[in-house]
Amino acid sequence: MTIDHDGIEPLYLQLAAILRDQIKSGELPPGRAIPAESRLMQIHEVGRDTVRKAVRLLRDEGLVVAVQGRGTFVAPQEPSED
Amino acid sequence: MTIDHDGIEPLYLQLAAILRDQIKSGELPPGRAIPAESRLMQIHEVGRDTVRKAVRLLRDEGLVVAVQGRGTFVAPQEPSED
DNA sequence: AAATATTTGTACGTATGTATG
DNA sequence: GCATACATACGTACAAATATT
Repeated sequence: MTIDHDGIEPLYLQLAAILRDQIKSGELPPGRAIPAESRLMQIHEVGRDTVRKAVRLLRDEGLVVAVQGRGTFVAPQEPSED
Repeated sequence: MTIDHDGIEPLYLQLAAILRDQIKSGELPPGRAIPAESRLMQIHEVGRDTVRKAVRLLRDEGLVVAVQGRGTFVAPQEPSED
C-alpha cells in the first residue's frame, strides 16, 4: 500500500486507510505502537500535518490511543458492534 | 471574553469555549454564520491553526456545520439530551 | 540528579485547491 | 473572471511528557 501523491483522494485519507488496514488485518495488533509521526512522514513521504490528520481520524474512530511522550498505540479492542 | 495568550490553557480551547458560549447564549443563534476563519484570526489575534482546531472541536460537538465556500453555521438545534 | 533523546501537543506561517456567490 | 471561505498540505518552532543515558 503506497500513497498516490497525484491522486484525487486527500493524502491524509489515503494514509488513514493504510493504517486502518494494518490494524484491522492484525499487522498492527492491539497494544502495539504505530510508527512515530516522524517515521510515518519518512515512510510515506508526507508532511506532519498529513500524518496528524490521519492519526486523528483513527483516534476519532477509537482505533488508536495517543500518549504524549510515549507514542500512539493500537486500542485494546475494537468493540464488535454486532 | 478575550483570549489569554500567556495563560496555561491552550489557545484553541479558550477560543472554542468563547464560541461555545456565544452559541449557547444565543448571541450566535442557529443558522447564523460564525465569523470566517480570517476574521476569527483577526478578532482573537491567533493563527489559522488555532482557529481551525477550535472550530473542529465545535464541529465534533455538533454545534456548528462548516460548508466549503460558504461559511460555518450554527447547527439548527442542540439536541436537548435530557 | 541531570542531561539528552524521543514523541506527541500546541501554535505559527505560507501556498494551493475546491466550492460558492 | 473575481472574491470569499473552507480544505488540504507543506514547513518551522517550541512546549510537555516520557524514556534513556
